[in-house]
Amino acid sequence: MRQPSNPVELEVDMLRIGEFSRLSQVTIKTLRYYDDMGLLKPAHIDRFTGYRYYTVEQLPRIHRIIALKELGLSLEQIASLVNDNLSPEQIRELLRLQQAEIRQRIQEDQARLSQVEFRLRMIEMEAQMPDIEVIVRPVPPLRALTLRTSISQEDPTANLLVLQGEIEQAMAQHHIRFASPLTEIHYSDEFQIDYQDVEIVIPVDGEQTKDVPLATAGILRLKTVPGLPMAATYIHRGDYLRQLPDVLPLLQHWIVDNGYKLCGTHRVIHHRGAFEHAEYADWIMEYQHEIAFLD
Amino acid sequence: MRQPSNPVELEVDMLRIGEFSRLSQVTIKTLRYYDDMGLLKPAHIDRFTGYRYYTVEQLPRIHRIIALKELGLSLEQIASLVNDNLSPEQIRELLRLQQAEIRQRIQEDQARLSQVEFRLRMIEMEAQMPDIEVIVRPVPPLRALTLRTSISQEDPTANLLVLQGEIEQAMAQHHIRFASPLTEIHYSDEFQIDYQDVEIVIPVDGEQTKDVPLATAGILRLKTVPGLPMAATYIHRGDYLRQLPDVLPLLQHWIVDNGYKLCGTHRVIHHRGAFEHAEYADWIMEYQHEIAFLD
DNA sequence: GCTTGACTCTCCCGTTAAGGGAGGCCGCAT
DNA sequence: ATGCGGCCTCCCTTAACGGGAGAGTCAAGC
Repeated sequence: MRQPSNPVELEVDMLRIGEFSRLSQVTIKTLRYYDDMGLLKPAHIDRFTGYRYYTVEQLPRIHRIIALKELGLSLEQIASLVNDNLSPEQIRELLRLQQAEIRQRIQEDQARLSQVEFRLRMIEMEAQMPDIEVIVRPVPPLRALTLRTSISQEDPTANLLVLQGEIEQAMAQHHIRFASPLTEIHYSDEFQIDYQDVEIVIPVDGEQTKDVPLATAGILRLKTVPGLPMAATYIHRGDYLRQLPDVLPLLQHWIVDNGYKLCGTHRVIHHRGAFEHAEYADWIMEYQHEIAFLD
Repeated sequence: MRQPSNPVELEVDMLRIGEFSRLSQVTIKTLRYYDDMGLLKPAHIDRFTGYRYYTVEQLPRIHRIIALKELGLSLEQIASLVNDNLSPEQIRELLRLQQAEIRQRIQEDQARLSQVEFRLRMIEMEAQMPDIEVIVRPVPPLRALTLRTSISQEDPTANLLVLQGEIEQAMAQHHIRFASPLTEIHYSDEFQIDYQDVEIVIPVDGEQTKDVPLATAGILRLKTVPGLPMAATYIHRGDYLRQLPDVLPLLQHWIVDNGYKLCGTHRVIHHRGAFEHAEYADWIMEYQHEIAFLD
């Protein structure tokens, strides 16, 4: 019936790509793509016409590929599963990895859902979008000189201003510069009345400080400040003293409203503050609060 | 201090892209991309150097963009949110759409998770991947000539074979051809002993049949067979009579094992069967069972 | 005034998993 | 002989950037 280039190879029933596509419910484009990727080579390719010929025996393989694709695996992962026959242990490993990724995505989507619902509630109430824009992201660890101290609640910047001269002097002496803005880590929660337990963090370049003996850093201690796996961050510009008492509760409120729970410490990053000699009203402060998923 | 191309425009403090990137925690690449997309144009661009200059007043805007991005909205959607100030109703609509999409994704991911867990259990038990490859997908509606009848359970194909001649004759008479393979829809569940309530579906091209009066179709009725929003499908090759009793329970078992629930009817598609005059052992049958998410 | 190093610019390519279309062969029916 | 489907390869497109090349710019140090 057909005019195959090599009759011997084609005597069993070979399917052209269209028929195989109909049987397997996979588009022709996709089959060609899988051929290129090495995921599913046709049983035979006519040397002269380039026509791809498949067999029904290849149906289970394409079905397996499609089923694995539905698990969310990449074609590359699927290729290693169906081509280089892996040990059961390697397969388990791959699946467990995928399991973790899916769980992660579900959690993120649930948080996203809470945030969309929060915005919908906001619109219902005030007929506009909310005006505090909070971003959830991880915070990387920092190499830094730090100083843990207590500062009075009444005028939180007073102690910092006293320390400022001292810090600037020490830094000039050792030719150390800020690698990123100064950060405060607040260890005590907001309800503590008199004092806040605060760590002043001066991020430094690892290269600059490796030859400065710890002792000469005086009151400052060189350490690696751990990152935060997930933090709600809000950047505020304006009068630091006036806004401080309002901003943090606002942020904390956002966190619980958007389906997260508060945990750990919070941080304030001085993007533009005393060390840049800016006016209070021009300060730019970033508030970070560590959070976690609810469940 | 600086050498701006137009001093008047630059007397307020302008930030170069690097500093704005540091303040906003958005990479330079992304800022340039948003400029190109029209999401966030720099406050000023130097005509001679092409340098982008931003202001701190643009910080809230970029933060809003990032926050919206976290909801999973596309940049295009975000652009319409922040540029063409939409009515609250339009914003609500957009958010509700997004809400539905996220909910959908969560359900799909949970199903995916069940399937990964199923495969992990399989591997634990038999140290290999399962050998029944089930694919979940929607089934489109069909334009078809149908015939609903009861067939005996003892020899399910017998009635079909009796009908076959009649059907082929009617189709030849009206010059109608299969637009896709013959399908059976099984309305009775598997525990009904004596008879199966089955609809024989002959998919036809809408163009071919629109001038064939319904009456002339004889025992066949022209209708649109509804699609299935979600079906578990399994394609089996082999002896139809021998395998039939085994395959359907296998599929149903897979469905409950993988975190779905059975619902509605099941269908059998004859990709290669009696009408193609194939041997029983060469038949290719696709089993489809309608399913739904658990919750 | 010159150099150095950090910063910025545009342009181009790569990523995933295909889909769309152009232009050209192949095979079969009339 | 002429359609017609079917099939081929090649190229472009998607979303949201990241990486890197090669060239121009800025501020400071000598």
